[in-house]
Amino acid sequence: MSKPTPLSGFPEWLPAQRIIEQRFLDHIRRTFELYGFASLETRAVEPLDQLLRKGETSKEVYVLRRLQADSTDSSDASLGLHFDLTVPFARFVLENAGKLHFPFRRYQIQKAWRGERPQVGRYREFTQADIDIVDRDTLPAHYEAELPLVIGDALAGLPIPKPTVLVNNRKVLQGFYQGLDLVDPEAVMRVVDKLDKIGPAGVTAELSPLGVTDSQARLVLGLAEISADDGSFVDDVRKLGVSDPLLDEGLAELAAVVEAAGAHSPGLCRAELKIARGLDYYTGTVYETQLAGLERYGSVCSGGRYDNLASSGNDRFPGVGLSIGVSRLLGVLFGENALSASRSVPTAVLVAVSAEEDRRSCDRIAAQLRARGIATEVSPSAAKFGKQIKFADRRGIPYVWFPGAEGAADTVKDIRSGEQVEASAGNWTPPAVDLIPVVEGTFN
RNA sequence: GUGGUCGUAGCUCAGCUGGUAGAGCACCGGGUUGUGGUCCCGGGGGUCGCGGGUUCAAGUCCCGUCGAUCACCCCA
Repeated sequence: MSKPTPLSGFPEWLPAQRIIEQRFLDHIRRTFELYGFASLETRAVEPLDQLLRKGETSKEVYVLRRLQADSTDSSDASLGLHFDLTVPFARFVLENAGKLHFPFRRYQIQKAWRGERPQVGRYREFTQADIDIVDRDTLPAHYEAELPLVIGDALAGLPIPKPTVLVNNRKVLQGFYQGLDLVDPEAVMRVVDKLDKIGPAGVTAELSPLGVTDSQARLVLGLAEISADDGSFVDDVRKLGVSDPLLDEGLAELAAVVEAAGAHSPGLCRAELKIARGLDYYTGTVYETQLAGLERYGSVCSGGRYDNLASSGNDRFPGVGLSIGVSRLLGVLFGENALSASRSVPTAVLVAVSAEEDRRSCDRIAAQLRARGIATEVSPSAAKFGKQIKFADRRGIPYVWFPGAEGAADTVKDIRSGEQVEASAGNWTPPAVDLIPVVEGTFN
């Protein structure tokens, strides 16, 4: 077999990176549960019609096909890998509505797949950590303020640059554009969203083919440039002189989210009237999250409110959700060399073996340490002690345990300081910081 | 899907107008006869992405292909 080449877009982390990822996931999970979200895991595949129900994402979906399937066999042809966790969740809610209690809040940490060309922080297979709250018939607006606070807590505990949740409301854009009599509001949103990349002149140029006049474009840009971390943006929008009932509704909702967030967690959220994105099933509040200094890598956590995603017949389950792009977050920070783990293995102690005949007693020492929660492995061979220490050093294992010879006391050596002291496996404990690998970022 | 760039050791790369495949780091061994990291010496490792073509001769030139990467599209 020739040497396998990496598959772009399907990231696989090394052990030290995986330790960091697991630490991130543990923290995120714990935060979600502190807020009362129940865990859910859905299958990897959904019927294609479910996945394509909303929006233009069709070309991104990976379709499932059996290798042996012939042209007449279409049994799996209608299955695709999910490209986010919201659509499967909406389907799950409809399917199990009778067994769930509403409002229902759940978190879901799983892989998702998108058939796009990969770039830094963009993958074809990636992990998302998603929270959603759905209710029956109507969803109180305060949930739209709560979710970014949960995310704020989840991210605040991680060694990453300061996150800012940028918030907008589709109704603001939709209403404003309606008030301006623009024919294709969706297309205008997509152009406006590129403001940072192509600048005001670029936006104006791209709006022109959409039938937007220069004076309309000025107002569109005027709206897009509004940004505030409190409710003051409402007046700025009013000054542009566009009126529409939907716009009023959106402004009120957006102001409520920003004010609530500001009261609980100052500086976390900012109304940013240029952001429009997220998938196109969003109907109200939309979120994007940037890391200070790393804005160019895009959003590491996005979401929004959707009123029509989970509905069938007379049943309606409006929801609001936010997804942390765990793979993107890690990929970007790894790329910046901004994260480190103090070791590449969980092991805190390596028990040195002086001779193979002693291995059994070394195993007993290890068992005693493990019984007290200290991750321990026994040296692979009775090599020279220098080699055994090197084995530990390579992996970042902080302690090497030397069984005492012929009745002498055991000793344990901190190989970073070189300090070696007598110890008993029945009661020795490393300092808390050495118990599990330390994950650090250059940003904290 | 469209366009640009790039494929040489595990990693970073050198290899001139074609002439027998190299360095640093990493890894292994020894100096160091059972307590590492420094230093010195030695060693293993490559169908030069793959296939074809031109040539006496191709890592080098040409064509194709695959892969990677960046941008667009879109998005976590």
